[in-house]
Amino acid sequence: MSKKLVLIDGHSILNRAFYGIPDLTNSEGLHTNAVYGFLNILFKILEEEKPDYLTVAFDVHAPTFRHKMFEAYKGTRKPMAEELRQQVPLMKEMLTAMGVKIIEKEGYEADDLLGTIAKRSEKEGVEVSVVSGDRDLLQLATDHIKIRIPKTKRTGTEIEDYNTKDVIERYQVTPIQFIDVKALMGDTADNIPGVPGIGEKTATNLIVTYGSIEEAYAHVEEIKPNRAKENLKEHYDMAVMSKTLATIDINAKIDYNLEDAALGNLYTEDAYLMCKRLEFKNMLSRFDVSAPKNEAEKHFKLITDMAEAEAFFAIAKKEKQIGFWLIQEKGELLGISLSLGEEHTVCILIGGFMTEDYLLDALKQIFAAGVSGVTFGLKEQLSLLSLDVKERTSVALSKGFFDTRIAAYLLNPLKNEYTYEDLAKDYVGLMVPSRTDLLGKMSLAQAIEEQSEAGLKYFCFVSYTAYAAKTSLEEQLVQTNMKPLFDTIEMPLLFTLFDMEKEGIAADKAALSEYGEKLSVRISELEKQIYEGAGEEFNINSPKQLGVILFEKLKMPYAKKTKTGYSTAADVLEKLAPEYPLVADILEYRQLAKLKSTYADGLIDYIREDGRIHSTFHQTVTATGRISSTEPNLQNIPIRMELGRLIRKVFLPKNGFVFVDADYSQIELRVLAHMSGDEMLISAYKEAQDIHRMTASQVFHVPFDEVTDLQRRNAKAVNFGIVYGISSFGLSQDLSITRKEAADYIERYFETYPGIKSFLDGLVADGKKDGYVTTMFGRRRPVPELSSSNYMQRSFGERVAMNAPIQGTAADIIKIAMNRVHDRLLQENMKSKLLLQVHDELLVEAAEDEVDKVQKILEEEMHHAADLKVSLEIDMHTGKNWYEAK
DNA sequence: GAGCAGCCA
DNA sequence: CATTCTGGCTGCTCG
Repeated sequence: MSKKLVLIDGHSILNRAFYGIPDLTNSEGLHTNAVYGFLNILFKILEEEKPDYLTVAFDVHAPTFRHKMFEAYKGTRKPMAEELRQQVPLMKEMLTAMGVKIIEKEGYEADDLLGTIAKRSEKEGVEVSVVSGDRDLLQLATDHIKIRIPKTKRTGTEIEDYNTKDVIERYQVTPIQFIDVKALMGDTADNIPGVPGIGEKTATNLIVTYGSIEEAYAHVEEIKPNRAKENLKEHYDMAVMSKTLATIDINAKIDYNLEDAALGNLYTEDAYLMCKRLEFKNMLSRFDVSAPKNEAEKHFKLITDMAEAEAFFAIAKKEKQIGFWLIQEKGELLGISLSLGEEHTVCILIGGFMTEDYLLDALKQIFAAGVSGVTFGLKEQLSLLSLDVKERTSVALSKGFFDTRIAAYLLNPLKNEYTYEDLAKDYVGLMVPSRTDLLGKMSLAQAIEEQSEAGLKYFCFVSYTAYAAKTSLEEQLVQTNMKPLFDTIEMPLLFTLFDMEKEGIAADKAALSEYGEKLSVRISELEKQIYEGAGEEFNINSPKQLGVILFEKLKMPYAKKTKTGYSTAADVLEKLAPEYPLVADILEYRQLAKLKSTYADGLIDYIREDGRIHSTFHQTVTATGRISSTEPNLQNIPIRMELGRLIRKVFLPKNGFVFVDADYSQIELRVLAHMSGDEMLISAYKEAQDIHRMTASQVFHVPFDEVTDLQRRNAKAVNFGIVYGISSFGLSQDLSITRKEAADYIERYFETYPGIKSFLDGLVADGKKDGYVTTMFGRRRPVPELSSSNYMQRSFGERVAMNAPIQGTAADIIKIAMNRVHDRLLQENMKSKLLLQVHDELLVEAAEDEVDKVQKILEEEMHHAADLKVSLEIDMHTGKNWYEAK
């Protein structure tokens, strides 16, 4: 069998890893994400290919022949980001430590080295794989040289492979001709100038027809379209130059001996130390051959025997708690894993006598025996678990379970995701492999089918990690005073949310289509008008193109810049709309296009067989404790504009039911009044219905009845601003006033309500001192930005410190109300169901004969959810769709 | 995938 | 001196 060589384009892969992975730094302050990503890609390739030889090529920052022949090429490359540049020497050090052959040579780019080595090795009968993010290398592809391009996707890293036939399939041209196509098209990223007016399509056509740039030029008079003909004539020299630039030198003058690149043991002492220094904790186990494997893994066991299963269940029933995890995919149960500790973790798969019913029944009997269930992500398992118990209230159900994911969220709500391997690291002190480490992109069904050892490990690790982390999580919840929050709000809430998701909300598909069609008609009209007004057709949805039309072609004023071009945001366009009908059309177009794509068309796709939309509510996403909603987001259905608000008419109660919608009146401001204890604001709430008018009266020293609309509007904006962690600039933007005027308002506001000022200052001071701020119910939000030396970062931290306790307390309160409303509807055997929560609003589908009772429940439970120094008031409406109920 | 835009509380 | 008010999700373009 022929030998195998893997060649890696060092800078290119480092670059890809750098942009594909969030920033990481070790405690020395070294950036490490690119090195980390590179190693991951490297290991993946090595595992797949099992090569005999390995070499990594790097560019040297010295002039190459390309610079010498083409002046403009010099200094035209984008400078490398500093955080990435620092990692190049680290990467080389790491590779050296692993004994990997590195090659670099002045006067050549990595491409040339790779090309030369690839071609030489091919001649010697070696199978070659070239790994790079750069498609230029496709020119090297042959039947024995495979070009491998890693792509980072949501599902992980996938690799596109190209031999000759794959290049032809994908680009219609041979690998060699690929250079010609590229030279015609140009490549801005690589500073390869192309021929103007020739894009991918024309370039491909020309090369498919003529075979090369030179041949195309020889037949230039035949070329169509005219534009391409003329441009090729004019820019032929440039195209030839570009071709030379893009052509990889396969005869580089280098000494390269294949045997030097023979792959030895990568897992050396030096590599281990380097990993330790860079703090690649979950790579350590890979490198440290002498390190003891975690004990639990040795005892992982697959149970296939019925008697053995029964024996395990019998033991489990006598325990205080059990770690469990339902192995599921696409809503189907594949098995369960159970853990009773380090020496006793098992996995039982569905099949034969082990039926779904049998396993679930056994598990539920364990719970019924009073054993507490510890797991990771309980809400996602409830539909399979289908707890058929008498007492279905959230409070009752939550008593028998501990969700480690929710506990981890409360202890640190700032993470982007919560995984079992992080749980193991942070709360058990154990490095365990992640799902991707174990299974890559393999599906669970596939892993089971192949009787994969890694699959078994994955299943067992989840339940074991949950079991093992619970003790520490619970201790920390107690120590941070969040145990009551966890027990009485968050754990019950997961059951409430599960029921809401399961219930869904009915949406009228036909009405939604009709609404979309009406929008389409008007959108087409507007498109036509806009093209006329602009004097040309362009993509209105492209802010880039739109900016050029408005501010360059039509020379409109108020051009404001964003990072990438002109801002075409609504607040900019609104200034122009009165004078330019075109801009007014664009604003209307934008509004309608948004309604159509996101809401009309968007929502239709989510209506299920049962005619209802089942959104997912996320409990471990926001930094402040709010819940979020996705697929679809039902927390941002239009309401401000009438046209958008009409969408709400498609949300319907089922037959014999109506909607009852209740929302808190200014809950955040009331929370502020309570938490600050400011007597003036509290008395304002006691005296007046209209708090913003009252604020205006108190701040501007005018009698309540003489407050002007403008004064009220300003006071309202300040009230909102205070909650967000006000700044004079922010307020000035919001009210379109000068910064000085805004500062003046704020000063007056704080003079009027001194308690608020001292409360907010106290939050920032405490946040600085403790590193976190807390809500009334003990929820924490860390605010590391407060100690930043960067003004912007620190200011952000200050606003967060002021806002999070207020927004978070309001979130706590409505969560309490949700659980109580949900549980009362159940306890009182009602048909009515809680369907949605929109931050300060609850929507109930109420049976017609239960409306009065539902209203009473909502009123009582929302009103009494918390005992504040001001009363919690709600506004409530009933209707036969969501539009009417608001 | 980043950036812009726009919808909500 | 800078540079700007909290928390979310989705759709679109473009490199």
